[in-house]
Amino acid sequence: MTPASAQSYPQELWTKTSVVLQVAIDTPLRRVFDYLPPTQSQEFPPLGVRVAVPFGRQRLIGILVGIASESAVPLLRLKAALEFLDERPVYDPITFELLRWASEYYHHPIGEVYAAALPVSLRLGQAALGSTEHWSLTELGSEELAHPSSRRAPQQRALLAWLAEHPNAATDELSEPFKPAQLRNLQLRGWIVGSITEEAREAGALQVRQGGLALTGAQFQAVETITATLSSFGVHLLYGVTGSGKTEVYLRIIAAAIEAGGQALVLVPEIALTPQLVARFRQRFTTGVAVVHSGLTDAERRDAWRSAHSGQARIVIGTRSAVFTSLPRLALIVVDEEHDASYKQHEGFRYSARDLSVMRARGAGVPVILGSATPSLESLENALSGRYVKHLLPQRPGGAKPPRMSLVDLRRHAADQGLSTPAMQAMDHHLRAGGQVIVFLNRRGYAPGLFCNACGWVAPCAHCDARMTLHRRAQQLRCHHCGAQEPVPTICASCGQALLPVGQGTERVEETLTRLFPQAPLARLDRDTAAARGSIKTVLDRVHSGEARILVGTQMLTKGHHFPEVTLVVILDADQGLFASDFRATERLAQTITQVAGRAGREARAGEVLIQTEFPEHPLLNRLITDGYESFASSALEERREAGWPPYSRLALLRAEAKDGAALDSFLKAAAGSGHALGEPDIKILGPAPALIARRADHLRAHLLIETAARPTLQRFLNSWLPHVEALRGPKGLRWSIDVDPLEVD
DNA sequence: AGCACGCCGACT
DNA sequence: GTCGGCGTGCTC
Repeated sequence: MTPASAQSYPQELWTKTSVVLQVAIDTPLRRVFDYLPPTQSQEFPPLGVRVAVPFGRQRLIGILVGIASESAVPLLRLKAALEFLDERPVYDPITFELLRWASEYYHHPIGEVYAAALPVSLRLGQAALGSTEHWSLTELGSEELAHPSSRRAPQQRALLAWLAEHPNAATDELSEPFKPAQLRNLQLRGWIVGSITEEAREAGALQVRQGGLALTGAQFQAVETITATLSSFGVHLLYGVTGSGKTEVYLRIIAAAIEAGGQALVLVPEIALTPQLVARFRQRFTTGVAVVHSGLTDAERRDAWRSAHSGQARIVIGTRSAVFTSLPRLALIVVDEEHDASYKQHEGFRYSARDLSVMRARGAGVPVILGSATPSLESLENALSGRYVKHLLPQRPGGAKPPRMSLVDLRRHAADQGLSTPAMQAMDHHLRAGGQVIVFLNRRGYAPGLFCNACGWVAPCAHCDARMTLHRRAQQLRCHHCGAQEPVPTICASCGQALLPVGQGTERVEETLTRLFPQAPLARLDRDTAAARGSIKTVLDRVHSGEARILVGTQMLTKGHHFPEVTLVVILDADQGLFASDFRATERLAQTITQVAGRAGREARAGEVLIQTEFPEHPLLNRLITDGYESFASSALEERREAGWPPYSRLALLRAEAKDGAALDSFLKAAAGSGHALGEPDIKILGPAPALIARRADHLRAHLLIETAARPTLQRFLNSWLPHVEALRGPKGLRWSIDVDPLEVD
């Protein structure tokens, strides 16, 4: 430092002990940034407050995550922060710590992680606590009321009169017909003034209605056991078959947990698909339930966040990202359908909301309940090893019987458009008996391929290594991988002959079933029919009312719906999951089959489930249908152990994509090389291997798989390896990401 | 990610 | 002669 440059800085910098603010900024850069305190600040707020800082040429809002006495950056190069936006942190202390941990565990930039936990308006600087404005008349206002300056605007005068009668009324206390905008009007004229008070940080009211249902023995046992351990950390795997009453167990334990002023967090896979669960919560807890999901506007999201943060909301029900909601009085976490893949975020910050729930509960010293009729193999293994406590709910209340499952050998039976004769006969039988039928096929569209019979040409996606799916109603070919759409060609692009749709999608199954069962009204539920707003509800209403007799759909059907009159479930194609390359494919198939099967016969009538397959001798499939999910799971766990897959190993996946295949390959080879160079004996680096769909949206995709036995080894390796990967400076246009605990190894 | 700076093509 | 294309470089 030259004396000249020192001269240009305030003298205090050289004499005072320096204070350096460490700020997490919403950028993909994997570090925090150091700032000097705002020039006018006297005292330092606690960690977790928002702070406005200059960043390059921008003014950004970051999170204060540390205070240090020195910086690796020369003090002279540090800028001063502009101002603190909060007096109190915008995260509860446990979540603040959880986010730091998550950014390290998932190796995601810390600023983006802290940003992910806040509604957008708070990221942009809006007040963290809601505020209410109270209004009173000015002298000018009283004057105006006594001697109106105009005969016009009687409404304004009426409002002035009302405010004179209700001194210090709050904006939201306004009675009809007055509108908040009118207050602004009076304020502009100088007739009234407002004073702002912050919302109190108090526990909101709680009103609990008694549950009407008597508990089964198993439900009672689970409620008692978990309630006895409230206020200490523990993971409880609530393993209950579909219809065994898991929700009632949640409701009772939540009531007990929040009785003394606590808050409960309830995670669900998709709110749009589970209106019944939300309705039951609102029915039982008549106040203080906040619901957070992707359909909310940011203003609604902010309001829900505020009511949680202030303690007003006593129960927060939400999807994945709700795991970060600030809940200062957290007393219990529930993760419903814990096996569901939607708890893992697949873009950007790739966290598992289920796993973070366990970490959050541990930090908060409260129990977490993981509920499922088909628990993940990870959770089952944790229960086996004693890390989780397993609670079984084996029976359906009211004595409903589990459905009978059987396989239909597609090689032995003729099929009409994918529907075998036995399945057709069973449908006819059940429909005649007055039952409803679910037909499940995890493939939307009309047909997954458009073929030329003469030369074998298949309509390909121009941008992916994939076939186009025919959507007949929309008269389009669509690529389900990149979203490309084109008109349907009438003749083969290669030889000019006619083209033929091959294979089944839900749209085609709908057509076939309408032809085969013309007297049975049909409803279809998949992403295509659900796209229009409100249409999910319309479809579900048609089924619940009994108007629709056949319900065709994709995995949207598997999530949490109760169709009491369904007596038959037909699974058209079980084979997609049997020989897929992904090691989790059979687990997902078993969960899907069990979940769909659970839709049948939930009330008085026993259900029947038919599973069509070309491989009726497949051992895992047979294990599942003869002995049930848990038996399947123990076989599947044994296979995982032998193959060294999770939960008996830990994985991370380095994915990369680029337009230039050679650049992609050399980047991943270099990354693998620098990994090997670290000389970790317990780390296996597999690849580079092309992704299952090696080209998607004109980008070539490939990955490295990192495998090791223990979590700490994996973390240690990633910590030393990723800086090298980052330093590789891949060619322009190359994007890479790290996925810790990937759900799909592809 | 933004947002600058920075050198080469078609327009008022 | 400028407006603007996106290549590359930096952010405490």
